[in-house]
Amino acid sequence: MKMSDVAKMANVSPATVSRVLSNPELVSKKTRDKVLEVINQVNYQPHIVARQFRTKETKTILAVVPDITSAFFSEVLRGIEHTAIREGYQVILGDTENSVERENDYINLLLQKQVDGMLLLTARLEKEKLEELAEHFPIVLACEYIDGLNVPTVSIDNISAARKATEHLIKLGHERVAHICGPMNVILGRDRLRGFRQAMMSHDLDVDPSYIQEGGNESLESGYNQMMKLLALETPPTGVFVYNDEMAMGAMKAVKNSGLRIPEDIAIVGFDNLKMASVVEPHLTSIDQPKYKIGQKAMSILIQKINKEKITKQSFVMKDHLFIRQSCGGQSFVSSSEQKT
Amino acid sequence: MKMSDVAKMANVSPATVSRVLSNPELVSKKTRDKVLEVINQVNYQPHIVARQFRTKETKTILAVVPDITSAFFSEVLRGIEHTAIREGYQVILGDTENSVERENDYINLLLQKQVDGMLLLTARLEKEKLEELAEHFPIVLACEYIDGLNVPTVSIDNISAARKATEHLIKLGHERVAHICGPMNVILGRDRLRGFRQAMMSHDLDVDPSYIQEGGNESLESGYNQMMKLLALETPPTGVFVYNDEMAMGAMKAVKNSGLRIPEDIAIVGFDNLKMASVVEPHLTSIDQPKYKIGQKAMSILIQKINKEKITKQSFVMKDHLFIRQSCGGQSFVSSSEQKT
DNA sequence: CTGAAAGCGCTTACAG
DNA sequence: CTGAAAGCGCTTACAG
Repeated sequence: MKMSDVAKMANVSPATVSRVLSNPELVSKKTRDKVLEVINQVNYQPHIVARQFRTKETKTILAVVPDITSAFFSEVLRGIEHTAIREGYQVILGDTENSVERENDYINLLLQKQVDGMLLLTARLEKEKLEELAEHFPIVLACEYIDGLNVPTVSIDNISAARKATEHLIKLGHERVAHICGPMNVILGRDRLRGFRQAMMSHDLDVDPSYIQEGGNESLESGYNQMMKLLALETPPTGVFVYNDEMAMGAMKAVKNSGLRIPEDIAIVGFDNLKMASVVEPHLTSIDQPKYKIGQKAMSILIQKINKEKITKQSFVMKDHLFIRQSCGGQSFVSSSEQKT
Repeated sequence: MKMSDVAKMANVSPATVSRVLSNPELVSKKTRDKVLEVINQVNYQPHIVARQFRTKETKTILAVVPDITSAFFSEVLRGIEHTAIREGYQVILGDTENSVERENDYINLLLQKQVDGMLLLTARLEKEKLEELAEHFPIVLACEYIDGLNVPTVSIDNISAARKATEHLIKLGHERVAHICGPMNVILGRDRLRGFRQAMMSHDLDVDPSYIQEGGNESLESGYNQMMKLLALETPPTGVFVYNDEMAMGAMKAVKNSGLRIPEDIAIVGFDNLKMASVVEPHLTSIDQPKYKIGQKAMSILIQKINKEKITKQSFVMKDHLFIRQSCGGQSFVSSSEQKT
């Protein structure tokens, strides 16, 4: 059943059927009702690919994530999808599994006009390549970013958030503070390390090189292994800021397996504020990112770009919060980076 | 840049360019090389939507999940996506957020020919509707299913797995065994309850009605609340089989918050064997589903259906395993439903 | 308010 | 092995 069949049955032209579907206000009520009746009667479904082909719009966007199994991204994706649906867009999900090649592959969907725009939740491509691409196609970055990149980006200030997390430990009296790093080939890993260093320096605390555990991926296991190394030191740290909650939970497991207590022997701060952070024992103190909002914001900016609206700002910095729970032994209150606006 | 431009530059017809791209063996090596050179030189990208329109194939399938934030589904999705990519298909993800209406909405993608097939990881539609739909479009169910449905389905045997989980508690000497149910409007919730009842009955154990906690969703919070109700009973159970790991972790939290010990005061078994099951304290004994394999299998069957191959079986039952950890106090070994084949 | 006609960029049956 | 031509099912500028 195609549009011309419906047209025949309703004694109108295909053009009129098309208008009833896409611009009903252009058609008289009488004609419109007649056409709609036929459409309902035969349960006509327009061939959307034909429409996409004709209009050069797919009403579909691609969201590329580095790891679909991460609890962090699923929240961001919800924000993206809700906004997309409200605006009449569908979302295709691309999982790179942390591979730059796969990230590159997904760009073909743009080049081949299979999607109207792309949301990158991972940004490991070269800056120049990405900028060049963004001149021709609607692209928005979120969560991850590239320094000085001239492409709209939605994220939190990872450096200051990491500084805040580290300072929380310092303020509780810890002087031997360590950092379990994220991947150093990802900017978030470098930023959070930098924030850690800044906090230590501004409080005149030395950073023992062995207190910085690099290497490994973002997994539970990696957090476990790196914490084991810290515990094996002659003078282990008393406080540890961990790259993210997933690794922090691995680190907690290492501490407990070693017969030590959290926070009495080792205090731990995480990052991302996953749901699990308030399930593990003791509940994990963590930096919260407004995951859902980041998704929403990134999607709305992408739609603006698709509609060729001018974007004034290129960098959208969202608020983070330190959720203080029991893993550092601090009292229970919420500190925030919020500037009241 | 379109195909006819490339054709002109290479002094061939558009048909030849098309053949070079889709059926290179039909073109002489000389012509082929000439065309490929032009393609590379101008970096030509075919307009895929035009191809989809022309061939009536989108090479895209839709995977519908009830909850994208669930750690369980992301593993299944990986299995789906890896198989899809290997076979030249893309995957669109549809998140219903447990709403039947949203599940219904995604069916439009099929009706409108936007996807070649659909993988349902949730199945809350009416049986008749789904069967009717499956007559006209390639559809495969996975994880969830509908009793007696004549549509290919990949899952584990939830009833026997639930029985096995419950029997594990019984064999450890528990007589007051309770079940924290999943949602009763989902077949998995009903099946696991049934398995629980079967185990109790076949060991001549009474099931106190108050030991069956129904109601609530599949969340951590719901697991917490239902366990609190069990603990408030005059004679609380000593062992609890919980619908899934997420709820089980909520239930564990309730036990600990009440000052009781796991497994000494309350033993707990979960379901799904999430990664977090071996992170929480104590590590959670749980039924493992072969998530990745389920995804792989479901996707290969779907591709067979798309290719109009005959499917002999309609029901594909995968093996589950009981992973015994510390939350029941049993010793550490793996029991399996595996029939050596 | 409505219709006739062109055309989006490919693929493929047909002819040579 | 290659080309000319038709056609996939819509939308939209144009004319009336």
